[in-house]
Amino acid sequence: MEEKNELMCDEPGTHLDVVGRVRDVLPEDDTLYELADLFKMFGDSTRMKILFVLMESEMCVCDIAELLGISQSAISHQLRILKQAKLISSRREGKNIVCFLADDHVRSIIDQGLNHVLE
Amino acid sequence: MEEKNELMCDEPGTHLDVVGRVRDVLPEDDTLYELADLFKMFGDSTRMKILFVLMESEMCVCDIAELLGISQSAISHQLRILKQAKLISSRREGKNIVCFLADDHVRSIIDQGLNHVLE
DNA sequence: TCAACACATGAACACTTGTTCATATGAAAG
DNA sequence: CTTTCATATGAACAAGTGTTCATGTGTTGA
Repeated sequence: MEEKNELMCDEPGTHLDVVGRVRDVLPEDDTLYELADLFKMFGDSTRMKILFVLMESEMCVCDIAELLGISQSAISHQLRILKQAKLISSRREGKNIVCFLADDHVRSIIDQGLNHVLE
Repeated sequence: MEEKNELMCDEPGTHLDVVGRVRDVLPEDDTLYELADLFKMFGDSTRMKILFVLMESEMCVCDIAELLGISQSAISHQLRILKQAKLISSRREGKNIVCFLADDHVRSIIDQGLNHVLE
């Protein structure tokens, strides 16, 4: 049922079966996009820093900004993105908004990344 | 030893100790950038698809392109990026370049991401 | 040695992304 | 109620990113 495509190389006997099998096993496109969008959250150093901070302790916005030496506005914009991705949540506490990790997967994902980076 | 910064909110007794402790625990800046750069690799759907394919089987460039329905040039550019990140390697086999995962961490990182996406 | 194939690469372009700046909102203290 | 502090948000801009198109390199087989 495989058609010979112009892109495919000239090894039908060798490659067609593998290509077909892998195609059947690939996740849905929606899943792949979701996955890429998830990893995109970890792909910016500002967001990475915020997540690291929140792995240690919940913290209000201005303390995050001060601790990281990044403008309050920049932090706020990134917090918004992280909230939309449901990686963090927040609650009001007096004048402050206290942010915290919304999901324990964050820790395990970052840990796997660290395993790689630290050899 | 903590100085009162203009960005910091007015809760010295409550927040200063936490901020200081977290600051001491944060990884080096270099590590954070490396980590963000690593996750950037997973943050594009084309690269995500390539990695998924290679998780199933090593495969030559044109088969990857055909299987994913993406132009050979686009695939080749992305493969180059993934090689620079040392996530994949390749060997020549006749006319073909066969690509394969260079690192088993790739699997565990993607798996952690999937755990999150699939609820 | 020449043509066909597999892959790589550079330039150009559109698109996305993150920051800054200015300003708005909203709770709280006086 | 007005001011002040903490945070959010919109517009504008610069920088980064991914694709396409055209072309180059390297390998194989005739």
